[in-house]
Amino acid sequence: MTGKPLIILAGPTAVGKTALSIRLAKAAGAEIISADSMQVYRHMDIGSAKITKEEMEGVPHYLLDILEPEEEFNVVRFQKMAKEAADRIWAKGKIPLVAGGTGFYIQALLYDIDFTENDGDESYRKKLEQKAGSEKGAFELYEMLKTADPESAREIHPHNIKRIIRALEYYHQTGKRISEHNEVQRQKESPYNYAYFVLTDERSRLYERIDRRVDVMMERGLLDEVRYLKKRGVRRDSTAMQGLGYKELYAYLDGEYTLDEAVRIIKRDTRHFAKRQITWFKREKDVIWADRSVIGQDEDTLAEYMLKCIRGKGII
RNA sequence: GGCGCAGUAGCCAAGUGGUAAGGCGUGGGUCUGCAACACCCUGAUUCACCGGUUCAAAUCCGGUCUGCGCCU
Repeated sequence: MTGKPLIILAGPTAVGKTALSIRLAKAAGAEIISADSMQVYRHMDIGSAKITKEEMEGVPHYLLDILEPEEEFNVVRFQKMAKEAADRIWAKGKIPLVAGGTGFYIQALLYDIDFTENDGDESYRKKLEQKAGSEKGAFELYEMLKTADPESAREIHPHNIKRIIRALEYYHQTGKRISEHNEVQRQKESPYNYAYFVLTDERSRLYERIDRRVDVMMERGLLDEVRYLKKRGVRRDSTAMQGLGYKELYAYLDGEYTLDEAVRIIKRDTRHFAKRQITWFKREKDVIWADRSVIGQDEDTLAEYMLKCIRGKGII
């Protein structure tokens, strides 16, 4: 493998990526780029399990606390910002360590997926979204896709309105089919010399950690954090309020759940989320699995194992 | 000991004569500009057990067992 060096530390929520990332960064002379769709936001510390200043132990972090909760965030922004951060890190003679659980973002960066064919005009999407809300809307959108891009129609489930809209939007803006575009992007090789680690653990242990962590978040005042965001006027349909813990507590504040019910749902949905993350990483090629129940729960052992892999690949 | 009620998948549960809804949990999966999103798939040859009635029973009848409540 050629290209600039890059280390990735991914894994499901609550496996312990944060603590390990610091050890690894110190040992490998790396600086950390967060690949997390929620930790980019300021004022969302407890619910996103954001690392604290002290926990950083002096290791520089990028893409943390850089947006206000009202701002939009998506893969494209992530990709651009992450690339800039990586350039700065390489310029310092250090190695970027991408740490986080958002598989899609990591993929976008690692394979340098091309998203540029968008003119930024959202009016067409808005129109489609409105149509989706109507009686037969979803069905009609799917029919539109069938004629515009039959290949995508075959790949996307008729119920998956978000994906249908994106495919339609892509066709509308570029005149090309997103299925073809995706096919091309899929062939891409990563331009980097990388080591892609996925930290996991036994399922039952992971689920216990999740349940416990939600309780801790509540004790630390997650509810106040959400209350603040609500008072500040952050909209419920904003990107930031899609975050686990945030959307449920927001619903509680709107009187839709009891507090116990909200907490129960946060735990449940976080477990589901962890499972989905694992599914994602399983598809990703060239990942190095680091299962805590096999290699060891101890962070030094894990860091050592990873370091060995990194050296083996000639990254450092 | 007597009377009453209940017994359906890991859990909750619908179904009271016509060939086992649904929810939760679990597991698996899709994903290329909202991704902590959105979406899909996933269990009972069987309804506590035994026998009977009937063309046909989870559903009706009898008995047994278990749980709960009340009575003595």
